[in-house]
Amino acid sequence: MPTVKDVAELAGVAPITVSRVINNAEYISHDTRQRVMAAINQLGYVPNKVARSLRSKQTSMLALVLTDITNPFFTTIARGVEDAANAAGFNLILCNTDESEAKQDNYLRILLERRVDGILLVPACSNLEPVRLIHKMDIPVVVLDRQLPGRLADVVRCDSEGGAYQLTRLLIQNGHRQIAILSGPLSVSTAEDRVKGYQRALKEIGLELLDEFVHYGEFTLESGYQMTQQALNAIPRPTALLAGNNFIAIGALKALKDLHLSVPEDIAVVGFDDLPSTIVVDPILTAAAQPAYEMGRLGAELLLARLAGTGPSDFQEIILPIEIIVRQSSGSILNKIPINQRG
Amino acid sequence: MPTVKDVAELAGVAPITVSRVINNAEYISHDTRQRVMAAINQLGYVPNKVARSLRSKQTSMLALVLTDITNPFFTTIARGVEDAANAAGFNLILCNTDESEAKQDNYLRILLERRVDGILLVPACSNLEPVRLIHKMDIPVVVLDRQLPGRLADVVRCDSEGGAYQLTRLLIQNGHRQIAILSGPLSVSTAEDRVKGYQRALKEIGLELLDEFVHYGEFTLESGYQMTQQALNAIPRPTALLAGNNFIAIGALKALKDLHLSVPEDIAVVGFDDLPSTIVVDPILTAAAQPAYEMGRLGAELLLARLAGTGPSDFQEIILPIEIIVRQSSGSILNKIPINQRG
DNA sequence: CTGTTAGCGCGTTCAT
DNA sequence: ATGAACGCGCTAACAG
Repeated sequence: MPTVKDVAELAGVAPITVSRVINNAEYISHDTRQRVMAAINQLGYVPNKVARSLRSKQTSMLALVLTDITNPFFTTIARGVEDAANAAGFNLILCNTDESEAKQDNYLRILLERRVDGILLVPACSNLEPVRLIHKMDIPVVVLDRQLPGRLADVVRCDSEGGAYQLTRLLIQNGHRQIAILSGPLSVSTAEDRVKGYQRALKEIGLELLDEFVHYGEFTLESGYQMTQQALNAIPRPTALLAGNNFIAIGALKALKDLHLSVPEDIAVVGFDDLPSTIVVDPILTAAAQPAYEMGRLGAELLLARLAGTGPSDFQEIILPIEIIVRQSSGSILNKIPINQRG
Repeated sequence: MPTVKDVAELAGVAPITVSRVINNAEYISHDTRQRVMAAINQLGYVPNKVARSLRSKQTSMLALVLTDITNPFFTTIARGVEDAANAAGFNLILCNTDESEAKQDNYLRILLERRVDGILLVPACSNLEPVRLIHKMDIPVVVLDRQLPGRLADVVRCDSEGGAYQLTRLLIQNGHRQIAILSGPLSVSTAEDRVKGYQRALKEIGLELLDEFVHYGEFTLESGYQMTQQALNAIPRPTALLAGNNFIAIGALKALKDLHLSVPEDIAVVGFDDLPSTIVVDPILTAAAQPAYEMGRLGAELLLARLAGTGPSDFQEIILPIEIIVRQSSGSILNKIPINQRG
């Protein structure tokens, strides 16, 4: 594999001159530039970015640490991050943590070793230690999707509390009073925030907050399925379910289907995260849609701004709005009341 | 940021000794190791992988170049690749080409500069040049999902021709004779192979191959939607559609829905790629499911074996089987014939 | 078991 | 407009 030295010899110049040509430096005579370019082409020289990174102390690499790229929500975030990174001449390292703190710690360690210029992190838990560590190494972090205690990094996330509040309000307006929420792990801020928003809506109209209506599980299909089975055991039985994310919602719908309960006739379902329109033919789920692509893109741009030194001086918390998309699954309970009995 | 030198000074040893401790070399006295470890912890030393890579000439990085991570099929491949890479201590750079040859070339160039140890490539087109270039730089490539002319790299793909053949056979068995295929770009091998498999099945039972039943487009929802509209203009009108990938299938189903045609009553639909069960509540599409995760994992493992020098001597072409999953959408045309008229 | 020397490929610094 | 010397942080090769 040829190096600057080889190119320099062939072109009859010093290595530094080759370096200058590559980096489009000024003050290179047309003639030498031609000769160097010719030598580069002749040898098939490809500059070594590793050496360059060692020297310049920047790798032009960002890392995206998330829980599972298999979730369309995170996939979309990843796409937003990649587009922004690529546009700025940065590459992206992808890391799946599976919500495991151990895997996350392991990855973060590796990323520090690799001297990535910045990290976009969807934290697997609310533990601040990892971020503190990165911070100490002077590598900027942007936290995506979830909150973290303290304020050691920028955060770009959505208004989970508000979204859950609105979803719950919608159910209430549709006549529901027994509403159960199927949320994620307590250690994850979005799971907590969504329960808070749900409770705020209930309190607002004076409804009692029943513990047996609040379920914490995992952000998975299986957990959604199980939580649904449990939720239906409550007395009184809930007439509506609020799913904490897309997988939980799918799990809930599958469980209800297996129990031969129709949505929304027998029970209403609403959930967080809208699935991309590319993968659903006939969406029925009323959902709180988060601007995932924007979140990824904005997060990456904020990170890049920090690297460029053009970022804001203090840490930002950017909270993106959630859009409620109303479909059949939240159907009104009022429909079930015979017309002649309606108020 | 402390370096080996700093650690060495603090521990009162030579830098190389620190290096040896880090790399778990043998022949280090327990005492020295303790002192070095203490110094490392005290300084918060994190080895610099960039410098290490420059010296050792390996980056422990793989790259995954695919068309769009937003497609669940590729997402699943990516997950398989990442798991295998991570298990072997490698990291993964993610690159979306959007089926653009220019973007692909640009990325490949960057990956060469970065001296990634190996590349997993879902080629945007059948042009061999890029692969030839990588090959010349002595960076091993594993081509995923699609074929490429020549034999300059390992290939891990699925039996597209066979899958399309089976899907078409199924439609034929269900009584269909006017079957249209909505495929991807002609420049992509899977699009071509699927048309071939479809044609083989038709020929086998002596059906005429009608050009107006064969549509080439893009592997996108929009293209699937448009091709469906066109396909329905053919005379005779097709009674069944074979979609070349998941997005095309969704587009077809949406188009049919907008035309108020029921599947499978008015028209049958089958397609390539099954959507992950995590994102579909009630799958109806009869599909040729490709083992995407396995493809990614096997591809990465083959690549890693090459890097370890334990790979096979000649280039492999691993063709994974496709599983036909029969659901409602391929419903039998025979159902439409009144019972008393059946044979 | 530990240290010395040197060099991976490039770009900063200073000189001409 | 071009070049020489040096060092980024680490480790292979060779001593001892």
